[in-house]
Amino acid sequence: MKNYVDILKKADLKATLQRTAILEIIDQYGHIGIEQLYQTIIRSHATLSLATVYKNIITMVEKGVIVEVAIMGSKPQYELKKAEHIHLICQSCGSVNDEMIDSDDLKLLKERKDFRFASSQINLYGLCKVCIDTSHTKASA
Amino acid sequence: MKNYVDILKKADLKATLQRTAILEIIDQYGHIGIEQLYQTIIRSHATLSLATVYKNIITMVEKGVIVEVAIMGSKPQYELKKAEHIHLICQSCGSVNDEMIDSDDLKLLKERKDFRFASSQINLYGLCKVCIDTSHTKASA
DNA sequence: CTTCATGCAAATAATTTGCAGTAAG
DNA sequence: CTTACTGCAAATTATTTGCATGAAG
Repeated sequence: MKNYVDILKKADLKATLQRTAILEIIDQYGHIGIEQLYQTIIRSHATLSLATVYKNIITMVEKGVIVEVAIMGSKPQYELKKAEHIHLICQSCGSVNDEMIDSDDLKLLKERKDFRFASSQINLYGLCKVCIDTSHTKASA
Repeated sequence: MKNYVDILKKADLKATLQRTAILEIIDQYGHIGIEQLYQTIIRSHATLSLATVYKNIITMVEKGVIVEVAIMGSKPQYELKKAEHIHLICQSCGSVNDEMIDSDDLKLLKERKDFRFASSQINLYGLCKVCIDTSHTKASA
């Protein structure tokens, strides 16, 4: 469990209860979309408004506290800013899992002339372990 | 210039004038979002409706004729289904450029247990050549 | 012919905004 | 105190849907 107040202050943002709650939930889920984030947060903070969620997502992305993960075929999700990694996205259940990579692996990919690299987003789409197993079970049942 | 009628028929879709027009523009632009696609298309096909654009984008994605490119910080764009490549996305001007890659390069990335790989989407964010040069010009002016 | 696609208008969903009241530093 | 944040409601934008008409195979 991270110190969300600290994270916010380092980003020059006031550490409001709403923001720490949002960060806490994003951290718990790993990745989450706006609507699910909102539905989750109002269980513990009943008065927190959807507009506040939107506004904070925008400012926290701007300040680099969180990162928007663009996903083919669905709405974006948000994650805490963290070490470089790729996403394994299940096209059956929608789960998103992080996978660490050796940052040297992609050095050649990033070092290119005529483009000043800033960041990358690498998504692999397919079936997660659970869904592979589930489909086997169904098929053989 | 490709044979869009053929592409559509192979995908079991009727080759309507609207669909070929949409494919032609996507092909010309390389990547394009819904709104720009619509604005462009009505110059030559004044009566083509936005609803038709939406419906066709959805069905052509389903049939694998086109691919949705999810982009951090903006609406998705669409491209023709083509050989594996990565995207160089300029965070200043928004341009999206394809870059071919050796498919062996990423073999280790894709071959992982506990995940059945289907497809990947690799985006590099940064500054394109034009915007690098432009910022130099401004800075030294 | 028969089936599927189009266009319109209306419905719904998603996101943004303005502003008065509150809380953080 | 002062500035920035929140919550509400309203506005705007984006996307989807139903249905009558029209075109493709």
